[in-house]
Amino acid sequence: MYEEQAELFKALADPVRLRILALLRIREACVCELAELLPITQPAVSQHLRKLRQAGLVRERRHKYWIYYAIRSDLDPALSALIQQLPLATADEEWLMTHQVDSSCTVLTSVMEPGTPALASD
Amino acid sequence: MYEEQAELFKALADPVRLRILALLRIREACVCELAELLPITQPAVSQHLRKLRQAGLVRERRHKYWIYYAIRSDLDPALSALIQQLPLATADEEWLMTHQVDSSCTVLTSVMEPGTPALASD
DNA sequence: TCACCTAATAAGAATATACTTATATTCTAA
DNA sequence: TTAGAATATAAGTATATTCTTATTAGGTGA
Repeated sequence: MYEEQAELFKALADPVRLRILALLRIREACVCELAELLPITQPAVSQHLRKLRQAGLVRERRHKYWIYYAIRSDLDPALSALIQQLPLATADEEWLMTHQVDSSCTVLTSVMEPGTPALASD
Repeated sequence: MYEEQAELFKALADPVRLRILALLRIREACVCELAELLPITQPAVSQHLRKLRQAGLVRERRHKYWIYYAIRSDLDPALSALIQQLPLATADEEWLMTHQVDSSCTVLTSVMEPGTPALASD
C-alpha cells in the first residue's frame, strides 16, 4: 500500500538529487551540465536522473546533442511546495544563469585534475 | 547543504514508516500497539520510531507503562499536507478506533504462531 | 525496595543504495 | 552512411538500511 509512496520519498532521500532538483528549479539542464556542476561522474548523474524520472519528478526532452531534464510541472502541490523550499547556493544559481551549452561539454571528455574539480561540492 | 533535508526524506522513504505515520494521524499509539498492528517485531518498531523522532516527525510522551508516539503538530505545512494525503486501510483505522491499551500488551510477550500474525500486512 | 512490564539498544545477517570504470546505445550532421 | 558527441547501461565494490534475536534500560506500583 505504501511502496509506491515510499519510492517517491526514496527519490528525494539523497543530497545529490535534492541539489539537482534545486538546480532544475532555475532552468532545465542537460546531463553534461549537471555532471560539470556536481562532484560526481556523468554515469552517476544519469543514474540519479533515472531515479528522479522513475519517481515522476522530472521529464526529459532532447535538443540537438543534448537531453534536457526539467522538473515536471504537474507535481502534487504539497510536493511541489517542498521542492520550492529547497535551498540553493548562490554559486549554483549563478552558474546556471551564466552558462550556455551550445558548443560542447568538453569537461566531460577531458580528465579532471585531482585537486581542482570544476565546481565540486559546496 | 542538503544532508539534513535528505535525512528528513529518508525518514519518509520506507513503507513501514509511512504506515506508522498514517496510523498516528488517527490517534497517538504506543509501541506495543504498533508492534501488534505491523508485521514486524517490537525492536523493529522502536527503530522505525527512533528514525521518525530523529527526523522531527513524531514526539513521544509517557503514560503509565506506555510511551505514546504522535505526529508533531509543528511540522512544515507542505510536509504536513503530504502526511495528510497518505492512504490508510479501513482495517487499520478501525483497529485504532476500537482498541484501547489499558490492561496489557500480551501479544508482545507471547510467541506469535508462524501462520497467524495478529494483523499482518494488508 | 523490588518484581514486573514496556521500550530501547546491541550485534549480526540479508538486502538495497550509490559510487566507480568500462562499454553500449542513440542521436546528429556532414 | 558514418564519425563523433552525449547519454545510458553493466559490472563490481563500499557503505547504508532493515530486519532478526538476545539483552539492557527505565518506569510503575505494591
